[in-house]
Formats: sequence, structure tokens, C-alpha cells
Amino acid sequence: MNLKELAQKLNLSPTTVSRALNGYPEVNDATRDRIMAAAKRYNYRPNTRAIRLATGRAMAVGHVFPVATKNEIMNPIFADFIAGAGEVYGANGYDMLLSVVADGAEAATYRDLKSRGAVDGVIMHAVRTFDERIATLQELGIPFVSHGRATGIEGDYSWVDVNNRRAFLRATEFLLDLGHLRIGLVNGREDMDFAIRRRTGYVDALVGRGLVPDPSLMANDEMTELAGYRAANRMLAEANPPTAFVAASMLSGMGVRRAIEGHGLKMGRDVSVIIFDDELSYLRNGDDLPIFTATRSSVRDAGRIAAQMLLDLIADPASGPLHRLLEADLILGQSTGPAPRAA
Amino acid sequence: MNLKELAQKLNLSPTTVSRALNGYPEVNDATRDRIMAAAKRYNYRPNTRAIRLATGRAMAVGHVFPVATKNEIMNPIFADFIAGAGEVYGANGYDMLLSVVADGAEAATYRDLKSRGAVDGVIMHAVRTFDERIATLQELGIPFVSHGRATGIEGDYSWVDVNNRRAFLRATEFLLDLGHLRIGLVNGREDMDFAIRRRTGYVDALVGRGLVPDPSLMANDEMTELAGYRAANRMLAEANPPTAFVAASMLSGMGVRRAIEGHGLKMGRDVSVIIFDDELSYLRNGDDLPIFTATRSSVRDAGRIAAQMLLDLIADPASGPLHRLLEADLILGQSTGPAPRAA
DNA sequence: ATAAAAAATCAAAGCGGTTTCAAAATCTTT
DNA sequence: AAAGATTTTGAAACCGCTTTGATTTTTTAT
Repeated sequence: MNLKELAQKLNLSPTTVSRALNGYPEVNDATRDRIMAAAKRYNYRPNTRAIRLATGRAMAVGHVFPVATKNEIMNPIFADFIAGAGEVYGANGYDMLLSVVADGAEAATYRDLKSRGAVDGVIMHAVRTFDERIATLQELGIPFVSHGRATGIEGDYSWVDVNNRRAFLRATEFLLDLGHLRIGLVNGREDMDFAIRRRTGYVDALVGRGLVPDPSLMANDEMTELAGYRAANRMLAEANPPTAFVAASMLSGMGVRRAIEGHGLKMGRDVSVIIFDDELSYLRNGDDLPIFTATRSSVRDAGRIAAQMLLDLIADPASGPLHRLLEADLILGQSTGPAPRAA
Repeated sequence: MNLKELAQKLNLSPTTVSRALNGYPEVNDATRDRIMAAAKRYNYRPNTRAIRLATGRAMAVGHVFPVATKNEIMNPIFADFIAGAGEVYGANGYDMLLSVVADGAEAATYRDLKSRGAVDGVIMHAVRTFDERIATLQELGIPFVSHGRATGIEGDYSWVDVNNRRAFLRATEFLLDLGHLRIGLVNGREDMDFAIRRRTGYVDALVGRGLVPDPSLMANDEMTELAGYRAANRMLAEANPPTAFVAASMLSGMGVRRAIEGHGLKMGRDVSVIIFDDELSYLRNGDDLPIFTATRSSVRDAGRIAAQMLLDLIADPASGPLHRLLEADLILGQSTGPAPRAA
């Protein structure tokens, strides 16, 4: 059943039917009711392809996900971010288009999406420092929202971000307050912008207390259990091992815990751990009683916010750039305790 | 730059240009070369919206992901499956459309995708026993491939699945061979079809050795760290605790390990654990030396295979239904050892 | 009752491609 | 060199909707 057929059944022109269905005012109320009823009865749904061609709008949003090429790692926050964003799209009649593309080859994908007219806007993921994608997107003139900010980019753009620096500053200060003096940082990949900001927070906290950051206590790698394990393991094997860790994710933290226990120590008693918790649905940090002390900010919420921001931006590009900085909460769990007395 | 403009620049009709670009034979080779060159030079990409309307094909595949409503849990295998499938779509000029929808409300989404003509086919995720979605999709006449089979469905349909029963049979037999007699099963949600198959494998192994499965040693819940921890913790607190576990996922296994260690025991020495490993990119089971002994089958591969199968099915619906049963490998890790001598 | 204004409806032209059918150009054959 | 066959190109219809610019109908004012 298409518009023309429906119009015929009603003895009306497609024009009037289209207007009635789209809520234009210049339609007689009685006529509109008649049309609405018929549309429902015949289960009429306008063809998306035709709407898109006629209006020039794609009614779709693109998410371009980079995959870390060297080890094919997908960012685990992906699923929850998408879940949040998808909620918003669904409620607004937008489709979500997903491209999974090799790290660094995103620009071509954006260009493609644009020239094919496949999307009205995109969400940018996994921002790197000096990320050249921002310039690409601006140049292409696609409305976009970045999940995370990029240091070193001049010019303004829309973003949603967590206050990573502040979260890690607080986490580190929390450990310092507990008397820990050697604190390991198990951070994400060095080229990721958020990792830099997190390190800055960590360093600032140390320096603020007159401590000198020790490079051997800072690791950068994928935020996986294995990488977390390796980093912590290495640090614990040092002559002057840390008594506490700040880890960049739940998974990293789980790796750190394994390393701690592998050294015959107990997390929360011998070694403290504080993580950044993205509140991933399948990686809950306990429930009533959190396993890890954490700075917490929901990725799913970030997805919702970013999606809504993008839709706003598509509706009115002049309203941008828009920004939203989310603060992480500090959650007390079982993984932190006072620093052990010096031996 | 659209087709008409490009044709004008070349002093040709849109017809010829379209044919040349789409590889039709009735175009002079010289003309074709000229057209190809111009298309490249002007960076011409046909408008997807127009192609879709003109051809009636969406050139897009839908993935409808249910979210467990009660706790909003996304299936963690999601990201890697998508990564695999996305590769195939990208290579074939297809877009991937994602809908994240509440558990149980998928039928409406399928109907919507169909009537809007938004996709040419769909991939079905998270299959439940007696899954009514299969009938819905057949009735709608959308080509589809199911990731997982559904018990209790009469009639044939296309699927890609892992031999879950066999994997759990082997895992359980492996533990039995090591002398374990009380083996806990930390399984996925009871309404998930694969969980039933896995339990069958587990039960068959026990029964095959003359053992009687103990219901108190079988748990069903989300495959999260926390749920794994809880289930194992409960079993370990029993009067006659298990000396080994079979866990449904890497995350469950990590929870089981935490429970074991919480009881002052050591995994691999006091209690053995064997997991099902989906080879998620961000949850690698060690590298050279696996942490967990596991039955292993790559979800990303499954995504690739399912996507390719769906494209084949779209190209020639009569070629189906197609099936592909993947076998899981048994991988030796550090989490299993001989059963401790009875005290 | 009639002219002017307002409201409701419609015909037709897009949107940017594909595809059918006809026409033009080139090649064979005699 | 003419007729017929084959290649190559093009005009126009179409996909299913939106939207512009009439046109018709109804209402209001004189």
C-alpha cells in the first residue's frame, strides 16, 4: 500500500493525503480524520526510501567505529554507548548506521557517507590527540558530535565528554589521602586523548602533594584484562612496588587484581585499587557493595546525551557547537584501604 | 555532483553513464574508461537514497539487538559479532542498520523495518527457545539468518551456530577425566536457547559416566562477572562443594575465580574452571598461555559467516535455508588440574 | 447578491538514480 | 554500395514520496 493507492481509495489527491499525514495545517479536520483512519486501517507506512529521496534527509545517523588495527580490538564501551544512543534515535524516527572500520581509515568512510547522502550526521568515537577526523568532518560539513575531546585541535566543535582529568585527580588524591605514596597508573592507549587527560589528572594530584611522578609507574596499553594484568605485574615486581593502583577501566582493574593476587597479596588490604567505571551493563561493579572503589560515569548516558545533541544539531546546525562535560562520581568499594605501614 | 551533472560534463546521457558505472556490457570500452576516469576525478558517488528508491533494494542489513529489560544488559558478544559482520558488509557495499530494542519487542521492529523498506534482510540475535521471532520473520518474508538455533521451532530457517552441546560435553568430560565428580555449571539465562543446549551437554557428560546431575550445582543467570561470582560463591558455600566449574563465558569465569579466591582457594589447584571462550577482542583469554582452560569459538568469525550467509540469501532467496555449525576447540590453560584427593 | 479573502484541494514538477524501449552509429555480408 | 545485423547511445518512464504554484470551494465583508 503506497500513497497513491491510499489516495485513490479516499478519492483524494496524494498531496492532501501526504499533508494530512504529516500534520500540515491546511487540511480540513474532517478530511484529516478520514485519512488517518484509512491509513491505520490499511496499515499504511510511507516508504522510507522515497521520503529520503524527496526530502533530501537521510533520517539516519552514522556511527563510525575504529578497530585497533594491530590487535583488532574493539572498544568494549561500544555496546553500551550504542544502546544509549539507539534509544534516542528510535524515539525520534532515526536509523542508526554502523561502520566498523580500521583505525585511521575513518576519513574515507565519512567522505563516503557524506557523498552517498547516507546519513545526516555522525558520532565520532575513540578520539585521539590531534585527531584529524575533526577537521575532515568540518570540511565535509557533516553535523557531528564527538564522544571525547581532542587536545591540540584549534577551532570549536560539539562534544560530550567525561571530566577525565578531574576523575583521575580525585581518584589519585583519594589514594594519597589514604597514605599511599607509590601509586601505579594503568592507563589506556597513549594515543587516546582521554588517556592523556587521565594521566594529567594523576600527575597533577601527585605534584600537588609534592611528589615526583615515576615513569616506571605509568603504563599505557589497551584497556583489557590482560594488559592490566601485565602492567600491574611488572610494577609489582619492581624493587619499590606500588601500594596502590589507578586503573582506567573495570577490565584493567580485574587484570590488576589478578596480578596482585598472583603476588600473594590481597586487594583492598595490601594493595589498593581504584578504577574508572563506565558502568557497562555486562561489567557491573558489584551492586549494593561495589567491588572496586571507582570514579563512575555511565557510558550509556553519554550515548543518550551525544545522540540527542546530534539530533538537535541536525535540526538546527546554527545552534552549535554544543558541549557537555560529565562529572564522574566517586564510589567507595572494597578495593581500597589505608596504605600498609612501611616495612 | 550527481549523475546528470556528470553526464553533462561528458556530453553523454545519464543512461550511458549509469550503465558504464554499473558494469553493464553494452557500453563501448573507450566510453566506459572515459566515464570511469571522470567519475573518479569528480569524486562522484551515486546517491544511496536514489539508488534505493529506483532499485527497490535497501542495500542495507538490519541487526536487531534485544536488551534484557529487567537489568538493561546488552550482550557483550555484540561488539565483536558486529565487527565481523561489518567487515563483510563493507566489502559488499551494504550498510549495517542497528536497532537496540527491549527484549520481546523485536517483532514490531522487524515489521517496521520491512514495511518501511529499510533493509533487505536481518540478522537475529540472542535466540530464545520457542523463539516467536522466527515465525514473524518468515511470515514477513524478510531474508534472515539467526545467530543460534531455536529448539521447538518446526520448519527450516537459516542459522549459524556453535555446537554448544558438544562444547559443554567435552568440557565436562575433560573435568571428569581429571577426576572431578562434583562439577558446578555456571550457565547463561535459562530462556536462552544456547544455555539449554549447553546444559544438555553438561548433563549428558555426567550421565554418560553414571553420575546424577545435582540441580543445586546448576545456575542460570546473565553471563556477567557478578552473576558468575554469586553462583560460584553459593555453590562453594554448600556442604559438599564442587571441585570444578564449567562457566558459560569469560566474564562468568572471572566471577567464578573471584569466588574461589574469596574462599581462600586457588584456581587450577584447589578448584578447576573451564569456560566457553567467545574470543572477544577485549577479553582475550591470555595469549600464548591461556588463563582459563576453555572451549573456544570466535564470535567475530560467526559474525563474518552469518553476514556472508545473509548476503547470499538476499542475492538468491531460493538458495536457502542455509546452515553452519561451528565446532569449538578445546584449549588447555592454567585453570584446570586433577581433582584434589578426597579429604 | 457580489466581490474579496480565506480555506481546502489538486496537478505537476521535482528528488537522483535505474531501466525499458527506441534510435543512431557502426560493422558485416553479399 | 546497399541491406541487414550488431553495437552503442539516448529519451522518457518510473520508483514513492514532498512541495510549489495553481485552482476550486467556502467563508466573510460590502
